[in-house]
Amino acid sequence: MSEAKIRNMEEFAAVIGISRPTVSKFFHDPESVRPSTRQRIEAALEEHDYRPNIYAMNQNRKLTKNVGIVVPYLADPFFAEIARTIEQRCIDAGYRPTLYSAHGNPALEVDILDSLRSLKPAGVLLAPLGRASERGAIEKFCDDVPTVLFDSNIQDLGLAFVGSDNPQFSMLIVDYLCRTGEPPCFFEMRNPSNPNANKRRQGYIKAMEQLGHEPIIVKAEGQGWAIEEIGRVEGGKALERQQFSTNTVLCSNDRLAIGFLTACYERRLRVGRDPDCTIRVAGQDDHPFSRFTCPPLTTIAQDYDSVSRCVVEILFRSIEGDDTPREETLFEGKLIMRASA
Amino acid sequence: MSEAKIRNMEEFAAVIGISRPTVSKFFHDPESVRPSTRQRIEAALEEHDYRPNIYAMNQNRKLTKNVGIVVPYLADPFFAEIARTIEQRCIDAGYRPTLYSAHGNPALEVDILDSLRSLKPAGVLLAPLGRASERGAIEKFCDDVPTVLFDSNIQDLGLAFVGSDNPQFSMLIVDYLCRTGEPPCFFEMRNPSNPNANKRRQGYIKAMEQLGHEPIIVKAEGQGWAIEEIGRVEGGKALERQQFSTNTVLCSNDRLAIGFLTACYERRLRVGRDPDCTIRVAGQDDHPFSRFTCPPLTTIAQDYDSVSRCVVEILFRSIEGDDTPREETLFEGKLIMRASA
DNA sequence: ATTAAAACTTGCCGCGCGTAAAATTTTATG
DNA sequence: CATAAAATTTTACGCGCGGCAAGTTTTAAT
Repeated sequence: MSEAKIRNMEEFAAVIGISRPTVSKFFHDPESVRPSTRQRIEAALEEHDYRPNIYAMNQNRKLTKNVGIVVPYLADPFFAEIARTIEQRCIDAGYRPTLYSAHGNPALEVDILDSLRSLKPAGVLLAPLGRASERGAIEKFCDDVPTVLFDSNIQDLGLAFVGSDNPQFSMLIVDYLCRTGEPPCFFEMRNPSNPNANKRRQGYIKAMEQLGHEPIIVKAEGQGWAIEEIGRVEGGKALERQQFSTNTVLCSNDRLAIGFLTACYERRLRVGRDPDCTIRVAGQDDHPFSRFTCPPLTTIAQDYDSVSRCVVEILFRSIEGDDTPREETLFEGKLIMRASA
Repeated sequence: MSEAKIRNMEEFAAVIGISRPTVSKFFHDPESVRPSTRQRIEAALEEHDYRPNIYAMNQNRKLTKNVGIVVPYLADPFFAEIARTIEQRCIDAGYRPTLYSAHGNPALEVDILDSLRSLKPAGVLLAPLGRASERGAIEKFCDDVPTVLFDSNIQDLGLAFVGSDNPQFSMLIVDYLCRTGEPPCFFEMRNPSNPNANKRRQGYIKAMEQLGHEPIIVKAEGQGWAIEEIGRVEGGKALERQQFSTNTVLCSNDRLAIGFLTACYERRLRVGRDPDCTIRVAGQDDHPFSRFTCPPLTTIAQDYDSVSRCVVEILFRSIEGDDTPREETLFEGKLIMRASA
């Protein structure tokens, strides 16, 4: 190994016998120096485990290699999963991602963007809280920092939006449910925090009308991110009031469906497509736990992989100077047939 | 608002009519300046929205206000939840927490610690992967950076360890299960990634012996963090081989139990404590989803709140110079009675 | 009013690195 | 081998802030 610890780039360069600016250039982009010198630097790097001071670097660089990833609620495995994928892609691209969760709190979302600003990030990938987000603050942020929105759109904000084709989700599963049994009622929150919910309702209505059925929508009261609990409590009330006029319930999302399944269980309703079942339940998202509900939940799978790939691609293209106008990319969902419907 | 943008502390100080060192002192500790000047600075802060350059600050300060939070698997809502709590406490204490997930990958865990090192954090809160962690690398890290371990202990490493009293968990629920029905079999992974599993097994054995029952342990094959799937597949096999010699199954953790519930469902076994049920299932952890399984899962609740409070308290005390020897703090669990057992 | 402590100012250096311009070397091309 | 182009080095400066020492003002206490 090394003898004396190397304190800075000056000393490190001296050890190799090249100038500091060249070493600096190497760290900025290894390809930008002659192969022979690159090898010498890399060899020395093995010996002396020197690493440039991050703070000194970022202070002077116009553009850091930092990327912020902001999601509305990290305790939701759906966001944890997509954040994980995005994070990995950023690392692979040579960036330093940092993960933030707004924990369902609009004020915290603003705080995060605020502190993110002082990190001079090369770009930010933001899944906004949605309806609750403070548009003004986010708009200002997007003006200053290259930002790509995902999951939940905010009209005209950011470089681009990448998400799911939510109407298609609903139409796909309505079609399936109608083919295999009674047409579904639609169960959703009255005041969903996520704007995708509206698209899904519209998709449901359109699909039902196309198939010649009357749309029936049941609304759950309640606010916030304790969605399963809302699904359980409000779903239970709706069951008791017999608000579902068919034996099939399509939930606006999987978390609501998970809570609704619990409500069914509490009332000893057998859920599924078997003859001895009294109700069918379906969700939308393919939440990581949907595979393990009882019965396993029939749902529409979000295309995690495509969304995460697309969102980082757009950001990095933009960082590298690509200046195409704002675009919105939507990915289709895939029907996941399980026992619940 | 302001007229011209303020570029640095020099200009900001000039606007107020104070010297830069005083302003610097203010940002370091607002209490360290005279109340009158503090008010003037704070007033100016409202007007001009100036913020000190983080990189320049951290470059020169010996100790930053950064705190790293590292968990083994963020897509697990249990860790997401405890990370959220810890994060909030750090912010409240005036620190800048940054969240990292090893995504179940020991190499990534080392990478995280490595890049964390160059952030010169004031301290790190680390929930190690456990068995898979590379002890050598973590040991070196703990030598350099004040680190408090939580959730999963590594012998003699870090300033302290804070976790749960796992044997107590098992003893508590074994006692309950024996009081209310047949003594439980214990279902666990053969090679659990988390060392707490061993403590739980030992607690189970001890409790069973104390109560005069013979411990029966069923092991699930499989590696990694897809624990629900392992519980479902291996639990299903065990059911078919009739390896559970009583009608009660205590799972080593909730995620395993969630998968096992699915296995029971697939075999049309009715789970719960009602007379018409054929099997009872219990877990340990009080995973956020356990409330919504069908049936809702009887389990032992981890004391999230106490653990997170304790872990940050110990770290901040240590940062402020407290030099007490390494201690291990364990919190007891609470029985959560639900329908599954 | 006298005095000493506390708070502040001025001036200066250092941190580790980015970056630009000019001088020099190396490499590629014919 | 001559020459142009590319890569590298030298030189020099700047970034925004922390921190120190010496001098000045304010505050609080005698």
